[in-house]
Formats: sequence, structure tokens, C-alpha cells
Amino acid sequence: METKTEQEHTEKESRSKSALRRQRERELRLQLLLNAAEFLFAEQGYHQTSIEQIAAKCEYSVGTVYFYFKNKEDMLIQLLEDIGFRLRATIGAAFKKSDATLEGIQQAGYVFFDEFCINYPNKLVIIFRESVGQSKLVEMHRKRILDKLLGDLLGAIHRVKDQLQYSLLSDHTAEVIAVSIMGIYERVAYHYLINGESLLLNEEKQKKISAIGRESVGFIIGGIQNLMRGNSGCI
Amino acid sequence: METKTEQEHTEKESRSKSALRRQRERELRLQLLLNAAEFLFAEQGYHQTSIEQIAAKCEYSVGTVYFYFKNKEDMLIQLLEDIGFRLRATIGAAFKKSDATLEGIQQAGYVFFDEFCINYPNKLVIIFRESVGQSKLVEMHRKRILDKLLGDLLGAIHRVKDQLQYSLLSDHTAEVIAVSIMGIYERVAYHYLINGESLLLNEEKQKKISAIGRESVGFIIGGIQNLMRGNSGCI
Amino acid sequence: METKTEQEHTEKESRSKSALRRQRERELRLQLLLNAAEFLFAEQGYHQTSIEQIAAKCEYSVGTVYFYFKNKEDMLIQLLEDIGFRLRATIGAAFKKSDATLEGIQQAGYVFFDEFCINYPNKLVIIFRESVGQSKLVEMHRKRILDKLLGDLLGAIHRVKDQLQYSLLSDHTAEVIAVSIMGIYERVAYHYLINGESLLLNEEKQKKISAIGRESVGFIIGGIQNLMRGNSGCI
Amino acid sequence: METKTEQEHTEKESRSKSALRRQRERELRLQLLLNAAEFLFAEQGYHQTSIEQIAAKCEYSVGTVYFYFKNKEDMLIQLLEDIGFRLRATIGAAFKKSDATLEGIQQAGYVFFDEFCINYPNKLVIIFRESVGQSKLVEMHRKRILDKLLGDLLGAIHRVKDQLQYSLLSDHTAEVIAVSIMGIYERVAYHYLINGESLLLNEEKQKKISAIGRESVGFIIGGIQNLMRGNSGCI
DNA sequence: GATGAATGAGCGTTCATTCAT
DNA sequence: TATGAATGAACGCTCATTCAT
Repeated sequence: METKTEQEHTEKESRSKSALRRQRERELRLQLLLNAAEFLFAEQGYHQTSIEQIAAKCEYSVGTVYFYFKNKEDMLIQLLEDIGFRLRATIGAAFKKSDATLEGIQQAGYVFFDEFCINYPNKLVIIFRESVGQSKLVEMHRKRILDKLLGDLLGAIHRVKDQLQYSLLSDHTAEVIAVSIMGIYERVAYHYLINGESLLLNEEKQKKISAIGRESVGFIIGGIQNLMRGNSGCI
Repeated sequence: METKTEQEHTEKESRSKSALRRQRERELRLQLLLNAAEFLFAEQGYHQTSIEQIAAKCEYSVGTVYFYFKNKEDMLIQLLEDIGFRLRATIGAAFKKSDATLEGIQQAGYVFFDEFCINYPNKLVIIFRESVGQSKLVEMHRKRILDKLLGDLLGAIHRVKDQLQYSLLSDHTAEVIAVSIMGIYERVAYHYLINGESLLLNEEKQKKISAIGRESVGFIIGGIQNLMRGNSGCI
Repeated sequence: METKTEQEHTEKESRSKSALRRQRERELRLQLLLNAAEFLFAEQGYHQTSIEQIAAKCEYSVGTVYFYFKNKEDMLIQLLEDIGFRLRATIGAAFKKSDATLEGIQQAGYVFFDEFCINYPNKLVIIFRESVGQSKLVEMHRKRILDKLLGDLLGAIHRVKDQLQYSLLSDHTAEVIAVSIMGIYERVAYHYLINGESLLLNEEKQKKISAIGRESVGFIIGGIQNLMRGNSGCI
Repeated sequence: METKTEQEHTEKESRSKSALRRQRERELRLQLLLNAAEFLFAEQGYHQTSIEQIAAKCEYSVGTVYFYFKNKEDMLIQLLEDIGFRLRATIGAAFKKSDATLEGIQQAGYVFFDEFCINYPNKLVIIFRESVGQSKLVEMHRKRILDKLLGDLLGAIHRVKDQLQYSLLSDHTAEVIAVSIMGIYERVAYHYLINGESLLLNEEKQKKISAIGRESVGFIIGGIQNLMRGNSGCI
């Protein structure tokens, strides 16, 4: 095994090198197409965007798009998966800094509004608007992705509850909290970002979103406390 | 003026009578079509439903549909307007019973989950799924409708604030509260109703939704209190 | 029931009249399209013919074709069904004239070559060339149609056998005879008609086909006799 | 010429050796691809099989296929040529054993059903189904191949006629006999083999095919005799 | 020789909308 | 008013073929 010639060595190396390069390039092209799709879907809508437009934006041909994706629906789903991954990564990181406290949940909220919303407004549009009501399959993936995020939140809530020795009203209280938080994330983002004329954010707008985010998180904290302190959740 | 003959009188009367009848019939047919559209859009999705299917469900011809509606988009918009109207009527009525108190907001929440969600699951699907991301025009109408509801909530919140002599953190605090409440309504309904396998609700499921609704409203109340008691909304 | 007014009567009559007319027109248009498809499929091949070409030949739009047919495959299948029907009608009629004798089978052969082949060369091309190896579904229909014809032949053979008090070598001898006859029909038609440069037949060519047909039928008669006289079918 | 060095000699030798090896390998690969194509065309149909599938089955790349074949049509044509060659070789060998007698024709028939059909069912599918109605060029090659086989049969028939001092009805009687025989071969094979659920033959099925073949040949012999004994071919 | 990414013409199909009757 | 046949633009998708590496 050790006796392989110089040439063999070089050959194998270059083969694996070129294979690696090809792999890298492949992923670059795939990302290029996904970016174009994300932009066009967010800008014009999923149905209003044709494969030809996506291809043209990357200076590819229609066939190339189909070399990388099974079909149009598949592009949306891959986009969704990517968004789900980033969303969890972003918010999950915030949990870890000060987990098992309400502060962790607060930080996660701040991160969602200050980082995710501001840096990825197009992703927001895809997950909260363009992937809604398109097909059973897309709906299924969307549900799976949002449910994972929900699971993360749920875990955080349970850890806070245990730590603070709070009790929950019922078996699904924690879930209701998590779902409510996600509803606030979604609607606030939709109202202040997606609904707007343009997704481009100047500094002033960023500040506003940030401030809105703080208050939304305030609402969330109040909601959690009201359902956790063992009272009935009534006035 | 008084000299018109008996006959003329009868004629006019009968003409107006038949005109009224025609008007009534027209509205019946229109409603029939809207119901069919609502059902099919909710069941199969807006894009997966063709005008022909809607016509067939009412035993009308395709042309007849176009006699009552400008186009397919127009059906969705009229559906949306109707839903918006009922939503405001249902929730607005709850406000009036005990307005200017947190209880009014609580009651409105109860009414949304116990009455609207349970009686009109298809309408829920239309407003929260099928009308999302379809076209600029639909999006515009959807925004208008949700903004009106938002306005109602906003009014209620301001009245509560004035009555309890609470202060708000900033100019948009009330709006954030309203938007958050709507987010909770939307996401909770989506999660527990729309996401489900079937929209048909047996008694057990109705009880669950109702219980979930109570807790969601508990979250809302907590959120409001936390943003209104003059504290910073932080932990 | 008898007391219906003159007007009602006229109304109903005209309604059914116009309904009938519409039905007739519908069938005319359908036939027009089928004829165009038959011609083009035979001339250029099934795959080389586009829906647009078929539509253009009838001065219809593409959509109209899809109003009358589910899809392209459906056109081919309807064509096939029609061909099968005519083939059985033509040949079946010949059987009836002198059934239960070899002459019936002889006449059927003459009719196939003298009438069917000469009058419907395009149908020959469809059933023996363009519908071969296209898809599972088409293959299934083709089999069903040819099997029906086979059944007709089989019946005739059994009747001849009973009448002449012949015996058959084995259980499947009759079927082998029927299949062989069909093979001769098919291959002779293919060789002398379909293979040719043009399907258009002048008088001279017609005479040749007819003569070829006579001899082919002679072959068939010999084959039947050899398998029916109770000998082993060997030399 | 004689003065070439030892080295040159060795070089040339090894060059021609490696050239030969390369040639052999080339043909192996070509055959590998043809086998894959034959299998897939027979299994799924010509149009339903993509070049990529053929390449994948051999663990080659798409480009490699195009190194060995001009295009997809070319694969089918080469397949066809190969099938034609084997068919003639198989049947031709049978003729030679006892040529110029009806027995030779009988033997050829037995060989077709007992050897060719049973050993090469896929080839049967290609020649009798998948190459039908695909394109002018394929049709031309198919005709050429079948015409050669026809020529072989024709020759055999003429030799039998001369030997037995029979006379033929007309100039094309021999051809009609040959065409009829081929029609029987084709249709019997199609009906009992190609039409079936599976092309795989267990022993029982093989026996059935063989028996069917015997009877089909009996039909053929009867047909020939009826057209050769100088009678009119009529009943 | 071998690879596999890229091409792009071409086709089948859909369906909202129109309009003569 | 009601009908339903006709329209045709638009789009998703396929796949044989090419070619730079």
C-alpha cells in the first residue's frame, strides 16, 4: 500500500481535488439558483415567477434549473428547509446563552427581530407568505419546519418552568405559550415588514423594527408569566 | 301624480315586486356560488379549484359564474370581504357588552375561539391560508380587512388604557398589542384547526379548542398587562 | 300531464331540438378532429404529430382539442376503438352471409382485403403501426380490440369445425388458427400497403391488393384444413 | 524491410496487441450498452427509456453512450441489425439441414419458436413492438431486415417448388406465402409471448410455446400446400 | 477516452375568460 | 339571463444532444 508511485499519488489527489472542486461549484450554483428563486418569489410571488425567469436571473437555461431541482415545488421546499434551518440556528443560539431563564426566551425574541427579520426579509416573505396555501406537500414541509421551531420553544419553556418552579394550568399550556409566541413573531413581522411597500430597510426603519420587537417581546413575557404563575390566566 | 290609473299602479307594483324577487334570487344565487367557492377553496386550495368545479357544485354553467363575478380573484375578494364583516361583527359585539375593560378584550377572544373558529372553520382557512400570497390585489384586500379588525382592537385597547389610567411605553405600543393579539388568534387557529387532518369538529375537539382558546386569552391578558402597567415590558 | 299549454310544448320541443342539434354538431366536430388526427398520425407518425397541428388542420385552437379529448393518448385510443368497431362490423357481416362454412371465413378475408384495406388505409396504419409500442394503456386497448376480433374469428372457426364434424388437435388449435389468420391479415396489409411509398391507391394497385388478398386467403384455407382434418399438422 | 530492430518489432507487436485489446474492449462496452438498451427498451418501451437510464445501467456516463452511438435512434437501429442477423442465422441454419423440401421450412418454423422465441424474448419485443412506428429511418431499417428474412424464405419456397415440381398460381404467390409465414411468426409470438404479463418463461410456458409453434407450423404447411398444388387456393 | 453539467427547442396541458346563441 | 363551446397565452417539464475539462 505504501509503495504506490508518485504518479498514482498525484492522480488520486488531483481526482479527489477536482471532485471536491466540482462539489463546491455545484453547491455554489445551487445556492445561486436558490437565491434567485428566493428573491423572485418574495418580489413577485411564487405563482407569478416562472422557471424561465429564475434561470434568466442566473444566466442559466431552463434545463439547468431542472438539473438541480426536481421541479418548481422542490425549489420552494428546499428554500423552506434552508430558512427553517437558519431560523432555528439563529434563535437556538440565543437560547443557549442564558437558557432556563425567561431571559433566554427574551433574547431569542430580540434575535428574531433584530437579526433575522432585518437580515433576511425575503426569507420572512417565503416562510410567512409565499409558502402558504400552495400545495399539500409544501404545506406539509412548512408545518414540519414550524413544528421544529415550536419544539425548540417548547423545550425552552419547560426548562424555564422547571427552573422557576412554576406550574402550568394544563397539559397543553406550554404548547399554547409556544404557539402564541410564534403567532406574535409571524404577525408582527408580517405587519411591519412584509406588508410594507418595500422590503428594503433603511437605518430608521431598522430602529423601528427593533423597537417594535422589544415591545412584542414584552408582550410575550407578560403572556408567559400570566400563564405560569399558577393563576387561571384570567384577569 | 295621483291620477295614475289602477292598471298602472298594479303594473308598477308588480314590476317592483318582481324586481324585488329577482333581486332576492340574484343574491341567493350569488350566495350559493360563494358558499361553493368557500368550501372548495378551503378543501382543495384556491389554485386547485377551477371555475368549472365551482359552477358544477351549484349546477350552474361556467358563464353564469362570470355573470355574478368579474373573475376568479373577485370571488376570493368577495369571500374575504364577507369573512371580514362577520369577524368584526362577531368580535365587535363582544366588545360592546363590557367595553373599556380588559374583560371586553377577554370576551372578544372567547368569542373568536368558541364561536367563530368552531362555526366557520372554512372561513378561517380562507382568511389565514388561501388568501395568502395570491396576488397584489388580494393581498391588498386582505390587509384592509385585517387592518379594520386591528383598528377595532386598537380602539378597545385605547379605551381600556384610558379607563384604567394606564400609560403606554411608546406611540406604537397599543398597535403592537393589537398586532400581537391578532397573531395569537391566527397562529392558534392555524395550529389547532387548519393544520388538522379534517376541519370537521366533533364535540371533544370543540371542547379542546375552547380550552386552548381560554389559555390563549390568558396569554393575551398577561401580555397586555405587561405592556400597560408602565413598566418597560422587560422581565 | 295532457294539459300543458301550447307554449310549454313548443318550448320543450325547441329545447330538445336545439339539444339534439348541439349533440349532432358536437359529434361532427369530434369526428372532424378524429379524422384530422387519423390522417396526421398515419402520415407523420403519432409522436411527430403535435396537438397544435391537429387543431390547425381543423382550424380550431389547441384548447378546443382538449375540450373534446382528455389528452393526446385519449385521441389515439378513441381512434383505435373506432377502428376496432368498423373492423368487426365489416368482417362480421361477411361471416353472417355464409356462416358455419369455410366459405364464411373466406368471405371475411376477401372483405378485409377488398373493402377494409382499400377504403381505410389510414386506419390500417393506426392499428398496425402507430398504436404499437406507445404506452401501456394504448397497448392494453389495442390488445382488447384485437382480442375481440380474435374472438369473432374463433367463434367462426368453432362453428365450421362443428358443422364439418372435424376434430381439433388440441385445446388451443382453434386459437392458433385464429391468431395465424390475424397475423396474415396484419403482415400482408403491412407489406403491400403500409410499407409502400404512398397510401393512395390507384386502380391498378387496388387490383393487385385484391389479387394478393385472394392468395392470402387461399393460404389461410389451406392452413385451416391442415389443422382440422385430424392429422398432426405435419407434412 | 527485414532490417527493423528488435525493439521496433516489439513495439509494433505490443502496439498491435494493445490495439487489439482496445478493439476487444471497445466491442465489449458496445455490447454492454446494447444489452442494457435492449433490456430497457423491451421492459419500459423505447420512448420511456432515456439515454441516462441506459448509461446508468452500465455505470457509464451519458457522454460515453454518445461516444459509441451517434444518437438514440442509432442504438435502436444497431439493435435491429443485430436481431436481424441472429434471426437469419438461426432460421437459415435450419433451412440448410434439409433444404429444398417442405421439411426445411417446417424445421425453420420449429427453430423460430423453440429457439429464438424462447431464448431471446427481448429481441422479439424490439423487432415486433418497440421498433414499430418510431421514425422513417427506423422503419426503413426494419423493412430492410424483415425483407432479407423474407428473401431467405422466398428462396426456400422456390427451391421447394422446383424440387416438388409444383407450380405457382401467379408471379407473387411465393411472396404471398413468405409474407404469410412471417405474419404468423410475428402474430403468434406477439400473442403468446409479448402480450403476456412477463417475458420470463418457466418450463411449463416453454412447453406451451413449443406446442403452439408446432401447430402454427402445421398451419403454415397447409397454407403452402394449398397454394402450391396448382389449385386455385379456393375451398 | 470519459465525464456530466449545460443546453434549449419543443410539447403537452391547463384554465381563466369570452361571446354567440 | 343562462349556456357551454371556443379561445390562446402561458407554463412546467423533458430529454436528446453537445462540449469543455
